[in-house]
Amino acid sequence: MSPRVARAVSGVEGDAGVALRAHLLDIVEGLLAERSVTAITTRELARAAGVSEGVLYNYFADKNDLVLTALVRGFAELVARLEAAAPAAGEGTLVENVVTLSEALFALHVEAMPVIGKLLAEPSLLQRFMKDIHAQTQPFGGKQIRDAVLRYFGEERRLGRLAPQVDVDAATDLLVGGVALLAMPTMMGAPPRAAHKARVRHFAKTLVGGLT
Amino acid sequence: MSPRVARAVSGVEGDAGVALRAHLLDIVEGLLAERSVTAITTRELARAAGVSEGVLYNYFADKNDLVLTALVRGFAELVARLEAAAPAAGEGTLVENVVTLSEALFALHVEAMPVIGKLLAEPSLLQRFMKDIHAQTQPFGGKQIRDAVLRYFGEERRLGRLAPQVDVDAATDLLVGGVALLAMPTMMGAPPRAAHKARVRHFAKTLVGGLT
Amino acid sequence: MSPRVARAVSGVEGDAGVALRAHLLDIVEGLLAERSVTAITTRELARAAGVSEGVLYNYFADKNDLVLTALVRGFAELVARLEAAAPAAGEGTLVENVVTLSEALFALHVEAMPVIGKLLAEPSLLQRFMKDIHAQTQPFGGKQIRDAVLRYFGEERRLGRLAPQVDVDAATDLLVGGVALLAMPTMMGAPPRAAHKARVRHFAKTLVGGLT
Amino acid sequence: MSPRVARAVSGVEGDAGVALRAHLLDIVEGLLAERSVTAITTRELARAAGVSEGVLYNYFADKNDLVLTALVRGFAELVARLEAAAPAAGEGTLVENVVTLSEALFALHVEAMPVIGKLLAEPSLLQRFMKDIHAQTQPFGGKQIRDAVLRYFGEERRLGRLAPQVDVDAATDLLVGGVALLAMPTMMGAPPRAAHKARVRHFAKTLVGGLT
DNA sequence: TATGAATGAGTCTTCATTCAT
DNA sequence: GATGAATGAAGACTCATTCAT
Repeated sequence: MSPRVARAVSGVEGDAGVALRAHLLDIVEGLLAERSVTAITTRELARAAGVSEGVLYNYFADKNDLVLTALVRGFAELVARLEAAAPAAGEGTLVENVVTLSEALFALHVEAMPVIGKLLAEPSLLQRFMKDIHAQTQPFGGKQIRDAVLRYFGEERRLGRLAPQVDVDAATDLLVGGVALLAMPTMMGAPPRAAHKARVRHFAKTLVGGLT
Repeated sequence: MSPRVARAVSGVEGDAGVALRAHLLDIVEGLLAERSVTAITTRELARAAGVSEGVLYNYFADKNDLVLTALVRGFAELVARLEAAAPAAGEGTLVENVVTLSEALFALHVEAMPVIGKLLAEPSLLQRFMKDIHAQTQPFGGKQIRDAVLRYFGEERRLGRLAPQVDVDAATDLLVGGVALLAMPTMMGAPPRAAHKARVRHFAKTLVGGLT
Repeated sequence: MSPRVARAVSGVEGDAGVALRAHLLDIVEGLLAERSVTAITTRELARAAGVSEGVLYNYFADKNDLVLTALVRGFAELVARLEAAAPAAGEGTLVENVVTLSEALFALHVEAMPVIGKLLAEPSLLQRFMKDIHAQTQPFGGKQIRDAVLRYFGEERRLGRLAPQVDVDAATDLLVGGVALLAMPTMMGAPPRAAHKARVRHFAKTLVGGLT
Repeated sequence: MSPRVARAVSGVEGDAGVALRAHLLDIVEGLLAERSVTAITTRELARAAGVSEGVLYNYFADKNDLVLTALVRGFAELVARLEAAAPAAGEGTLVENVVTLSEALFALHVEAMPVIGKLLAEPSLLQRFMKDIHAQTQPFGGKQIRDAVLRYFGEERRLGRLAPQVDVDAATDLLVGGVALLAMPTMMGAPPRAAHKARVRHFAKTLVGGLT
């Protein structure tokens, strides 16, 4: 009845096709951590996945489709994690909350950087990625990331813990941007340094307290 | 007597070799404004430069070397422009100066974004670029950009116009990062919107005044 | 008990295997009417037939074997039809009979042309086709078609309605060839034009009457 | 000044590029005599031509362009040869002339058959070929071949050596078609048999004298 | 015996690099 | 030194065939 099952997923429970599709995405995700998109050849991919060269076309329209799907999937996971980690407005101190938010943002960016980098490489991919992510024009921090931060600041202002004249948009951009900047090095494969984590905390204080 | 001179620089004064080398860099810079690195073929490059395909190897190790050199050269120009535009500490008001600095940073990033994007695409290029720029790990804002901002804040603090406890490092990262974030869309070809320029000014105020 | 039956022939009477074999031939015949041999993929064939990709190998050696069998089968049908339509020697007038013969030949060729075309495309197929048709070397008009015409002329000569010195071989070739030529355009998908049918009649008269 | 010259044409006089282009066409023509179009791979072609795989793209848009050009070139040569061999109307006897014409036609078809066959295989090629040959719908005998015969018969009729009521169109089709039929076997690689050449002469007589 | 996913050899094409002129 | 055609190593993708279920 059922046709042959690929070696690579022969021992897996459930629908073999679903498993193989996921397996391919996993493998691509792994490869993307070290290679650029164009540097991943279908041959290497097949070898790494332990399957034949042709399978990829049984589950994806083409190589780009596979890569893009992996990228989107990975990005969605990261954003979900950020939303779960965002502090509740009105509880704890403002500084503590912003520190928490900054740290979550930093963790997110450290992981997202490689994804972003790959995307920027391939304009065609970027186009389709943006459509899927429906963040019109914000590769870094994407719309959803930015919105999570903006929401927190907005609520704090509504609760009166932030002065009414505070520009929450500007605050959001400063925080997200600053964190992104700090995370940049990891895009090049550098390990996130302890010093960076410390600096993230200073953001909160500087942003909350201002320069004057 | 003297060796043959390429058509494209036949009318130019001085050392023909130097002129051709510069000519190639100019052409590549132009092409990079519209294409990704891998999308520039040596054939197109030669045609655009009005020279033969082979010459490039007389002045550069390979295509990547040529592209990288163009990228580094372009980047250096941008940084020099920023340094010239940076306000003098101690003069004018703090907010005005930070606004000026922000605007200069924004202008810089809008121009630098395409360069950055190209770089991120090709990990191998990025590696070498960073080495040449000797900012070990900061693609955006590079070390030199960051230093220009850091220097300004440092001097203001030394002059007493910034409280001693102000974390100038954090302030620098917030500002540079926020501006970079705003400039992001232009990396994808979106035109810098007027709204963005306005938001840049809010950065200064928010950063100087703080959230509280 | 009995082995599994393919969906596509599940409701058919008699031997399921025989039915499936015939079904495959029918489908291929249909596809050949619109596609070239190489343009028919086993996947499309399977989909069109409503069966799996693998079954074909249970009834035929390979894809070529299936296609060839379909071609031979279709050709045999056409020839049978011609033999039924051939006029009886000795009855009616000579010109009328040759007109009838020409028209039958034309109808035959119009239908045969696509088949011929497919065959000419694939030398390997042609080789095997010729062997099966045991007309060693006559793709057009094949041996059997030619024989049907030759037989008619031969009998007319035996009956004295054709002069003894008439070269029936030459007459046969002229007629079959002329008709085939007129049918050629349909090999390329052009619809048989009314003008062609009219011209076919002129053949008979010109051939019977001669140029002088 | 001049760049490298391909091994295959290194000893040839004149423009190396022109020579290589012609060389490729020659090689393809040779391969077409034994293989179908799709059976000629770019790799084999390159090997047969003694050049690298890439050269073909320096002279032709793609493989199809190369093949088509070879086909058209070969066909044009054949037609030119026929036109040169066609007898002058009004001279010699009618039968002799038709014999001469038939023989020339036969020679033409024997050589053209393989070309035709290849063409029928690839609908896309056929389309473009027909456009180039501007014979709307006549693969065999093409418009130009048919016209050469038609012209001869037309002039003979004008000169009064053919009865006014003779249908020159029908006569042309019979002759061209009959010859084409006889030439068919060579499409399959069979050597043109002496018997065929003899039969060609009978065409002339049968056509000129008629059946009655 | 039917199924249909897996297989992988083979295809055309691109393009950075070389090198005879 | 300049030229630009030749080179040939990849690359993405197709598809007839196999085979575990």
